[in-house]
Amino acid sequence: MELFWLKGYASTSIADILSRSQVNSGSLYHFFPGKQDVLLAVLEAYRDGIRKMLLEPAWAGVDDPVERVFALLALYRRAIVDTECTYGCPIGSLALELHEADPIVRQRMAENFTGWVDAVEECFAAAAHRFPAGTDRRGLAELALNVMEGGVMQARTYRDVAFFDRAVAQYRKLVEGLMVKETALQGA
Amino acid sequence: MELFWLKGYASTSIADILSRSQVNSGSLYHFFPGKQDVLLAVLEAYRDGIRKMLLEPAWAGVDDPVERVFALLALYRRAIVDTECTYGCPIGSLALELHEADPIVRQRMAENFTGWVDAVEECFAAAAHRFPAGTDRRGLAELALNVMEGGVMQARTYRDVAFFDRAVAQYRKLVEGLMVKETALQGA
DNA sequence: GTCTATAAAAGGATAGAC
DNA sequence: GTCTATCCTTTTATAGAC
Repeated sequence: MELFWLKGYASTSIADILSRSQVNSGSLYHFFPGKQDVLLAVLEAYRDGIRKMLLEPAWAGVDDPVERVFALLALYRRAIVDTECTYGCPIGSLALELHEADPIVRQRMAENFTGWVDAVEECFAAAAHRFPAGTDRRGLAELALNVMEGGVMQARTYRDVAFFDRAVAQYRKLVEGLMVKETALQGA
Repeated sequence: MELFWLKGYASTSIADILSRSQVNSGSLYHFFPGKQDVLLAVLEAYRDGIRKMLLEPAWAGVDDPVERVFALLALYRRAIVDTECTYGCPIGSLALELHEADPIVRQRMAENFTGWVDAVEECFAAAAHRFPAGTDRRGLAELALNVMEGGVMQARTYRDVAFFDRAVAQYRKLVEGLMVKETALQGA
């Protein structure tokens, strides 16, 4: 997971994996038919670990469902800062690196995106009363993913977290704009 | 350009470049010290060609500055459909593939993003009177890039252009929401 | 299941004639 | 400037003893 995250798939050699994991060639190939199967296992680990690895850390001490969306984005901000703006989303980077990905690999990446978007959509669903009826919660959640991925991409390319911050600020304006309308209706 | 776009940087071999361009090893290395220098030339070609290759085709017959933003996004939609949802933004893909990119490479990628965002910001600037004073036009333009990159990423991963469409629809709602407010003020 | 050694291919880059 | 031939390294994967 660490090597594919830090170096990408193609630039991570089997030799890298062996030395990093202190495992010998024979042992690795005993469990994994080939390199792609290691990738699949990594993608499955991300998919199955989204709650423990991502959501629980992000949402510790945050109860408001809408703020949980921004707490999740804030976790990525922390990652960007902690890595001195070299952070890349492991799934997004793989999704754009692998140009002729095996269908099974694409499906695992899609499952990761879906799990992420599901979690955000559930936040909006839990705050449904604060949004106008008919609000496209799925679209809003997918946009959160795009804001995160795009913000991470720009922050890393420019080595400046401000690009991520502006992306989130725009998104917050959109979300709060929707909520304000509802508040106005409630006030009326 | 074609090979890095279709296969990415690491997965494009010098041999690929030689056979695709019908050039011999000696000739290529006569002009380019190494593979990275070919990449730099490609990034410079994108950067210098943004108007002729991207904006002019996108904006043919579109005069309204705000609609030009969406016409640009529509060009990406066309690329997604034409490639049966395998399209990837050449710059975005490289930006996420190259994890330890040379500073000069990162700078060329950043220049590409900046050129793109500049063009979108100029559209909003040309329609400044339709937006509230103090509107963050730069942030809005950067968000357009994130919407495009994220939408392309999702459309390719899911092999479904609807993910791109929903991203653009959300963005249009945001932009038109801002404009509506201004209209309301003008009406008052 | 794990170990070392190595096969077999592909990679970037260079040499030196023309 | 272009050509062919090739060097040297790295790569994924396998063999076969333990």
